[in-house]
Amino acid sequence: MPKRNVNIKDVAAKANVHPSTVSRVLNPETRSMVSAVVVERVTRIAEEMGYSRSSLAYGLRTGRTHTVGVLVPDLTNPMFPPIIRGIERTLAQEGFIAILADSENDQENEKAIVESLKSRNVDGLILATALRVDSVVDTCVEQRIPLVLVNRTIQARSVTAVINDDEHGIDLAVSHLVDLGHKSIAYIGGPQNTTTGHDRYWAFKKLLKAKRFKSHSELIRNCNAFTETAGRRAFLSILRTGRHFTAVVAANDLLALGCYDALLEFGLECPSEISVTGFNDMPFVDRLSPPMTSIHIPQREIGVQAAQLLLERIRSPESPVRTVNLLPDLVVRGSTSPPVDSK
Amino acid sequence: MPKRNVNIKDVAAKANVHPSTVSRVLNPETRSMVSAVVVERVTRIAEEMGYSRSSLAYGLRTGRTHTVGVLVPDLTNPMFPPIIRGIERTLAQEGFIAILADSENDQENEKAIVESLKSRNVDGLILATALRVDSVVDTCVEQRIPLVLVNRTIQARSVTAVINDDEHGIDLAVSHLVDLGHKSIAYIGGPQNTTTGHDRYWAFKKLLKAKRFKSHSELIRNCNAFTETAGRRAFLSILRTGRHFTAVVAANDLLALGCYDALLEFGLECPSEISVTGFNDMPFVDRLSPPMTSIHIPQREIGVQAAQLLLERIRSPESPVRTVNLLPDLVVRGSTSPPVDSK
DNA sequence: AAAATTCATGCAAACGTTTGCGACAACCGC
DNA sequence: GCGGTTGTCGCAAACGTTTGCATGAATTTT
Repeated sequence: MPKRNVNIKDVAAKANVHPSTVSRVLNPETRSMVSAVVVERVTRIAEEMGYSRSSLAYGLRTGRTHTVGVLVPDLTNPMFPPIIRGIERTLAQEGFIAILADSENDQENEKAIVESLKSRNVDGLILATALRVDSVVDTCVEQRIPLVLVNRTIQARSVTAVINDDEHGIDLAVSHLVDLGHKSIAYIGGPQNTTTGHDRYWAFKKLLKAKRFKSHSELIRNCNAFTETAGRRAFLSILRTGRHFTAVVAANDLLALGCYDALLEFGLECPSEISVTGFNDMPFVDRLSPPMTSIHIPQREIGVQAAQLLLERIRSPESPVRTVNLLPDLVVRGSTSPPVDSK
Repeated sequence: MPKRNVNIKDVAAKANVHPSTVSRVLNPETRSMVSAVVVERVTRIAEEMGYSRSSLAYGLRTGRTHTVGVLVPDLTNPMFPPIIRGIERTLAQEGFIAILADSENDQENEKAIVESLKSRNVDGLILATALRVDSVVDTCVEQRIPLVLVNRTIQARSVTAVINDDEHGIDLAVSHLVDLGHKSIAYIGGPQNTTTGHDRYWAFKKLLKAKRFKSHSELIRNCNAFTETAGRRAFLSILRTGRHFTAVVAANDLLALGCYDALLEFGLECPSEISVTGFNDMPFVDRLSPPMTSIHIPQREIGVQAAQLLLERIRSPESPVRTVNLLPDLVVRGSTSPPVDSK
């Protein structure tokens, strides 16, 4: 008993009208074209019969699917779920739905996924995977697919994006450490092919210069991934140089976690011997040992804004390109303290 | 320049064949019906023209969308992302894609989402939101929508599900504590309208009896949500009774986290004064203070199996209902230790 | 009161596929 | 050399919508 779904013709037949009339009634935009009495009858009957429009037929006919693709580089990074929630809720309010995919930080995966999404006629894309120069992004703009980047953007800034003010974030971290009295600060950065990795790195360098700190290249490392293991390895290599320092700024919480690991291996204590700051203030960093001082970003808000901007671009594709820069703030916890005045 | 996508007719025209022939060539199932030379020509031309089949038209015609809905109760719970990854990867290998939604533990949300998914003609559903008696699940089976439950199942066990052996998990936790020498163990349970909450609770009670422990109801609380705040509140109420105990088994890591909070407020130390065990071994619990002893479940594997079972059910809807019971194991960390022999 | 406008609805094409059926040839066994 | 099988392909309907156009009635304008 496959019980075929009731379609627009069934409703039309029962209401003694033409299918096109039913279509018009059910679409708020065109409802005014039909008389009040018919509107009432049709809506009632449609309701009674439990009619629900086939989104496939609708999509085929109109080219709009009310579906957007969302691509993140690493779903297991706790910073993303709140963003995704914000996206989903905002989209849902407008009758849109999200197809979520996780590229697992793999470019090939990413390409395949975007192709798959395109072939499903998504109305737009939200990418959290952008590189500073990104061929996937380029082909998307070429094909005029509504696009919004989150968290990271591209070097050219030629695509609508909602990101954090990275320079300000790093400033908050460094200033906090300086205020505590730290004189020598190390840095663990992210991949330089991402704007987050790149901008935070240069912000750090710029700040050291502005504050007339000695910036020693032995105390600065950029990783090729925003992961715990990469952070651990990089920080170990700094520790092994033997050069003196009392604090480290990490470009992201996972890297900072890697620093925790390295400190443990070196038998150094945080924060009494080395202070550590993270970035993103992802869920659960307040529960780590020690609770992590980090740069808080408004995760859910990022998602909400991204969804709104995407909807805007879908509705008016010629809307201006915008980069929304959200202000992060500092959350001081247990991983930072004044330096010991050794040496 | 909207640059209409190339369709099957364009390819057919260029290859001097009928559209239906192109369709047959492009479908591996029917390819054998057409001569080798034509197959070669058509595939080549389709490739050249960059043809990609419209999944909307395909879906409309065949009723299959190669899309499944995945619904989780709380995406920010770190136990889910690995499961979702497993699902997505497995589905992708078969050309399927997942629409992910987060009900945020809200039944109304859940109903709306499932309706939305159905109206998009998903081929099947993976639900991590099942209650012991669940009307959403019921209507899905009624409408013969291929369905797989994960993590939790329904009381009747009448739906294919991949879950953990909860009884065994609780046994591991309790036995571990008993082996350490604990004589009086408290329990913080989950909602009794979920199988995880229910089964773990009864497993605990049963174990106490089997081990001839005094089971005092003052030391047992079931929360109405698997959240940190619920766990904290429940454990506080146990602590306030003043009754003596040296360890607590929590039905889930988030509840255990709540226990951490409560202990902090009571100025009690974990594990030296009270040992705590969690359940699920979600990411990052190894980094908490103290690192949490928990019951590890094979998260990614759960996702993989769920996806495989769903594909099986989609392909042969009459395949037998199965409940896959995965064996968890104990991971001992810093939140458990022998009891102090006070009193 | 005739002409022009507005209003409500029907008609049919189109979106891009898949697939049962039929046609036609080439081949086979007898 | 003929009936029957097999192999290859075209034909056209169907999936469920939306929408430009046509139509005829009702209403307004002149």
